[in-house]
Amino acid sequence: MSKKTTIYDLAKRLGISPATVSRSLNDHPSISGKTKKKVLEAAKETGYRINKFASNLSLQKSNTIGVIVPRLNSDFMSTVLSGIETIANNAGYNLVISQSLEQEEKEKFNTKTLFESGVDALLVSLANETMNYDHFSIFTDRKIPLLFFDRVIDLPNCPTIIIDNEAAGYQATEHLIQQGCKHIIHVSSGLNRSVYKLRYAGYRKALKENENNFRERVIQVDNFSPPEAKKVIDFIKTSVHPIDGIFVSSDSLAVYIIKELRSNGYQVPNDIKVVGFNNDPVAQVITPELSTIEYPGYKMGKLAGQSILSHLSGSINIETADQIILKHRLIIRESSQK
Amino acid sequence: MSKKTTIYDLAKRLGISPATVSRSLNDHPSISGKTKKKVLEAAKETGYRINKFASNLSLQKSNTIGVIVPRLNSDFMSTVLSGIETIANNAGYNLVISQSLEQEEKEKFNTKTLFESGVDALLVSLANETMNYDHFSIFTDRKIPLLFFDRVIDLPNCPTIIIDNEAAGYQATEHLIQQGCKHIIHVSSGLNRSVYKLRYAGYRKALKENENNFRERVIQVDNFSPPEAKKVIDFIKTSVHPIDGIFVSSDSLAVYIIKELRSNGYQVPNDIKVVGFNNDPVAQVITPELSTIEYPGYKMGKLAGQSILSHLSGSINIETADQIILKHRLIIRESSQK
DNA sequence: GTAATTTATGTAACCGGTTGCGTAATTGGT
DNA sequence: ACCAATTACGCAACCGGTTACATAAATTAC
Repeated sequence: MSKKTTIYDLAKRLGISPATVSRSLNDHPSISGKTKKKVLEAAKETGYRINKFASNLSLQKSNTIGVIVPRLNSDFMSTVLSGIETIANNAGYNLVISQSLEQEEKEKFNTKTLFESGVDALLVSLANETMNYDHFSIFTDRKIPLLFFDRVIDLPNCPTIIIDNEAAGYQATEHLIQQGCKHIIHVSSGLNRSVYKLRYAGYRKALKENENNFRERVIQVDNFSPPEAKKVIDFIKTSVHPIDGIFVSSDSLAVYIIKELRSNGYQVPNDIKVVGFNNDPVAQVITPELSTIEYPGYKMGKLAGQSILSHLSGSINIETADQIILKHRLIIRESSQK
Repeated sequence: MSKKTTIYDLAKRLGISPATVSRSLNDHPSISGKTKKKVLEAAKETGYRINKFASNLSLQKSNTIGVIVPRLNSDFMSTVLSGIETIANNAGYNLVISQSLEQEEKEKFNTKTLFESGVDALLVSLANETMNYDHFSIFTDRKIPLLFFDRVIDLPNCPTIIIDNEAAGYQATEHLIQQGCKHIIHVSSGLNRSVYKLRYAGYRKALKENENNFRERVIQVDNFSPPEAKKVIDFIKTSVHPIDGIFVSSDSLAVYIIKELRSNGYQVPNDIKVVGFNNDPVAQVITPELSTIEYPGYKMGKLAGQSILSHLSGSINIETADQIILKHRLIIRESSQK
């Protein structure tokens, strides 16, 4: 009971070889039915448990998938993770999850750690800070499946799962324009990450196309925490042109901006219209309810999991890098309607 | 570059034994400085990486901690996980995270999987469904550290980390009473989990002590998702006594109840006062802002991590089961003030 | 009834580190 | 220069499965 039994114990007990025990436990075709039964019974009786350490060493695989995310405690990320976990768990894979906390150094460290711990594949959503991608070469060099989701970078043979951020940014801005906004600002963070850069590009495109002399203006925040809302309000208060529209790259920040606007005497949506991003739960809790871009986190997670699993099972040619673009959707609520 | 080098390769290359290489890499005291240097250099040159599979097998430890949570995508849980991850990662441990989705079967399966995958310790927050705890005996039998947090159960030698839910429930209810509420209901889920049972007990205690003939009434919901709010509203609308106070075991549900109340013509807090639980971000986003119990998730995660690490390092006597009770705090906001 | 197959099991090497024990090499003391 | 005490390193077993290959047993074929 307290002592662990090995296949050698079982072999001795049954007077057969460890190889036969191993094959029986793995339901190998060349073992007779009765022997298998005997082994299974003995295994049950003795409380035998496979030693994955030994199995992993022998098979050179861990049935484990590594994940690196910027942070665990964001509604979007935890939803994606939930999707990944569901798929992975169902397929018998464990998930080793670590967070980079937006730091390049931590991301590097985690990449190395996960590599050494022998994950069979790695899923990554990049840190804002990360500018160099060499740390992923230990995976790509050895053809270990590597996939990026949401915060992606284009590396050879690495699938990516994203939404069309540029189109989303365009639609959000276009919507504000159609609602009559003349001076729309964009609030974003870390423009070196493509997600944000593309939303910004979409914003600019929409402004350009609508031959107004709107001046584009990005307020870059350090992160999407509540205090950053103040920076936006400060800008608005001191702006020469009266700001009447805000496209924020994050719902969580958007709601704080709305609160801050209201406490500064601005009416939303009358004075200023706001569109967020993500469709976080808070979007439907704030008054007025927040217009936003629906971002299919759970689906993204499931697809990321499925994609990497099919790579692992070899049913997809690893050399064929693919890109999956999920549908997003502009959800119009009160915060942006005239 | 593409071929992995082993300590045997290094040994051959340097004309020394694998044992010396191993000891050098582990900075063993009985190896001379020059040899160590030689080995380290050769390791760098050849791009040597330790094979954790082999190391784990030999050492019978994985530097991995398993975690089972009801679900990943809840603000509270992901915050706890973030705390655990920070501590674990810092100490060189990986985190294998899985979710039970509130199902006893999945919890059992995950427990078994994590055991077999050789985690050095297990952290668990129980599923609502779970009624039987035998599946944890594989851990307790073999003295593998097992710790419960938040949704706990008292098992021999298993530390727990919680808050004083009864006191919190008491305070929340008492506060409502002091604000003049005469008919307070409690909204909760799965009363077989101690967290919820204790909050309920606190609620009852507060009612009893205030010698009114308040009748206690629990509305039990299946989960804390938005649709469940309707059940609560239905009860309130058909109640003989006019309900004027609600203590909800979850902020996320509380905000939907408030929204639903408002759209049914009730004024919060004038007609009905509401207190939630958790201090989720939504609590400050809803209008009126939600009074709630602050629940220190990040700290809970960090403590869970630290506690289990000290068990692993042996600095705490494993036989001494401890219980850590974190401080909670009633945060009074608009939703409950007269 | 014997050879040709097919089926069932055993042998032994391998996966790549780790470590107790023994020995050779170096240092130190006098 | 000689013996003792350190110090540095090698040998070999071990961790527990997995699997190619060999071999023995059971079937089938003629």
